[in-house]
Amino acid sequence: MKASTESFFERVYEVVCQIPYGRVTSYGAIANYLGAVRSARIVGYAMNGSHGKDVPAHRVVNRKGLLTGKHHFEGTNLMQQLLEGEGIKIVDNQIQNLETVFWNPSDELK
DNA sequence: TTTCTGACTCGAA
DNA sequence: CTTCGAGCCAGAA
Repeated sequence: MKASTESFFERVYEVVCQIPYGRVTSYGAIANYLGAVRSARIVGYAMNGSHGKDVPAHRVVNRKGLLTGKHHFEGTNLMQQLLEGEGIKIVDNQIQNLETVFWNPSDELK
């Protein structure tokens, strides 16, 4: 396993791929897990390159549970439908019961 | 090479 | 209460 050899993106992809079904996480949570709480933007930017990969970017939202990146998905509510398909309630592009479906990598993966 | 932007977050006024 | 600014890293022009 290469660690420092891989880019910041690869680490983000791994964490996102480890998100369990019916759960979501935030960019900051991933960044925090990677040790860069201030690099939350990079996580979001990394998702921009997640297209064509097995990275469930639809499970990643901002810390408010708002689907900020839904505009990057096909259609206008694809991201919402994907999350709803996992049992996650979304209203006005915002995840409901965020505390319930929130998945913290730093707490689960450690 | 430099400069800018970005699917973010936090702190301060 | 709301609004604004700064910081982080990486890729593209």
